[in-house]
Amino acid sequence: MPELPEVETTRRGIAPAIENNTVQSVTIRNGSLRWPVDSNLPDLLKGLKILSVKRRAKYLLLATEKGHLIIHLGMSGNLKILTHNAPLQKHDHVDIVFNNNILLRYHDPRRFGSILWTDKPVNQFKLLVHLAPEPLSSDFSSEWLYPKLQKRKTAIKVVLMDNKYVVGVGNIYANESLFLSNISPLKPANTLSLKETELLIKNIKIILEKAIEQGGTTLKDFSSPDGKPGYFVQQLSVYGQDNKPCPTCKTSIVKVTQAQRASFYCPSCQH
DNA sequence: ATCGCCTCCTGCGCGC
DNA sequence: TGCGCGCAGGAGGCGA
Repeated sequence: MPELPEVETTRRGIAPAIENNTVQSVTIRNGSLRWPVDSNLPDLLKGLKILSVKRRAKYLLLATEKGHLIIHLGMSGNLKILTHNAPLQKHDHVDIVFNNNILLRYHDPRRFGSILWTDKPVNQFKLLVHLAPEPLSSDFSSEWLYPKLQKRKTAIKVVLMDNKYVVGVGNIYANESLFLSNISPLKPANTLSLKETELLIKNIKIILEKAIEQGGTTLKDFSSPDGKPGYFVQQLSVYGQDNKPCPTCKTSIVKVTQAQRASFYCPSCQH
């Protein structure tokens, strides 16, 4: 489900409700997520204040004075801000209740997400340490990416989905940013020119920023912590648009499979 | 190091 | 209406 814009939308939704609030209790209803939720989490978190809610790639980082809670939403996860007596739904796996009766609830039908704790410097956490720079920062540049692409013969779409090269971009925004850049998803990464790499980077930033402004993309079950859907879905040019006309030239959008994921592109505009 | 493939899991829409 | 099948916003981990 969630790519960077959806995770950022979630961050902005939960931060004002839980920052500077103290954890009163934690309930783990089903801890078998991608990795088992630490059964000591209730004891670890109780009485700790959330100092900040930040984001790195698609990970949410909840800082406390003793360590960080690291939350990934996987394919189908979401976080909701509720009050402590909110009715329970299927797949509501973890509740964090705060001292002002605010409830942060993790819901995840497919359970590909994760909730992890570390008391070490969070950026050195195993899952974070090898990530590419933040795509909306100036560190994510052609100076950084172009030399790396030169070493990869794999299709650019597949490389865009690899966290060592680009973070935050998943299947929707990879397809959309390639369309905006007139680059075929099938093009080997090492055949992109410097100019094409610069254009692609620019468009990744544009598309992520636009999607954040729209509250993300809701295909089926994403919603922000207050329950609102994301409206970027109305601006998708190619994702899920197979057999529909290209918005630019009216040629039929084509769907192919790359690395077990669907890719969509206009065979006339993208080369 | 790079690559291709597999896996975890539930729900939904489709065709028969 | 009821099935079985394929597919879905991710990404770590494996063997070659």
